[in-house]
Amino acid sequence: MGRTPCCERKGLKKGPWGPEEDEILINYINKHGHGSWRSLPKLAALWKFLFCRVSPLQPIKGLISTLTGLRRCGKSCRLRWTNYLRPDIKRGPFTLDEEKLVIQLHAILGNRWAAIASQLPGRTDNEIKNLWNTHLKKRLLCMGVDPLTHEPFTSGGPTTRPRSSPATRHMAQWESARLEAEARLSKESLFFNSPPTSVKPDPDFFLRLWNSEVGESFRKLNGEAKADCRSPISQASSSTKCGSVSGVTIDVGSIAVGSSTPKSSRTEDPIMFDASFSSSSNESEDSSDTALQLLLDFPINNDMSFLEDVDTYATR
DNA sequence: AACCACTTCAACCGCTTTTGG
DNA sequence: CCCAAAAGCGGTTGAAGTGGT
Repeated sequence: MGRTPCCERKGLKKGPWGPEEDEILINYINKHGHGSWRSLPKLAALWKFLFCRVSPLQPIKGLISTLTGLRRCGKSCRLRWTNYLRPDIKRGPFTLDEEKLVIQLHAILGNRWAAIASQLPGRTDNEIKNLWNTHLKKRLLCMGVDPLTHEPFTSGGPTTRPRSSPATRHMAQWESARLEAEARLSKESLFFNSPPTSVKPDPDFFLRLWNSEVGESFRKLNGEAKADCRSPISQASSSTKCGSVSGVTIDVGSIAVGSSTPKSSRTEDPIMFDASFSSSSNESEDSSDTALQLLLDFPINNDMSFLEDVDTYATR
């Protein structure tokens, strides 16, 4: 009943891939493309047997390859190729810029690893997922930020850090800037031809937003700003703004923009934004600038020292 | 040196979405 | 339009590596 598993054949190999298997897969895909993943293992082994003879013993070795070389299901082949063997994959540790980008994108997209990965050339969804689960999530927790919602813990969180550390403030600021930009884009019909009142972003809306001029300007300005770049940890006692951004709805002109978020944990995100900076249409430009300015109030120029600080805290 | 606890990450599992007949 | 197969995706697992005692 139901769908047949992708690899019903018994005796298919599992576990780590060997160099021989990698070689077969790479050679085959480079020559033919992957086509159908399901039939690839058989075709690849056969192809190697028929055309890749490099020594007098090849007929025998080829036969062995055919029998034992790629006893993998297509799914396993696809995973191996997309996560490890693809030539455009960037190996090595994540840079601070990449980590920062992952955090920002996660705040927007939630656990949509593939969507996040599409914004980081050479990185795979699996890699980003691992980075998040092993490093970034813990860091946010240590900072008193809920990794699911990117909101500060209200009480009883894992730390006694002040509720509105600058880093968490940034999350709220980014969120407000995001919604501000969303409202602005909606008004300008940048992405939607439908009437503004029926605006209902699709799941990739924020990704497009991120790639739009507005998102671009966020990133550029974030990279250019220099002044007042204090470590959020050292700023922990500074005044808070994020308390004022939650719990209120936003109404930009005639456009009601709720917390419309893509399918993710964020759908239960209670954050709605204060209309105070965008309640009337003729204020929208100013408020956008304000939101942008707020966004800039975050560690920049690769200053992720606060993350390292958190690591230090965590190891104590 | 041996043991244990913890971390990392490649790979698997199972569910959802897309595609094609 | 329906259904099955294939592909895609996110969550989870477990072996290998590392650090501490």
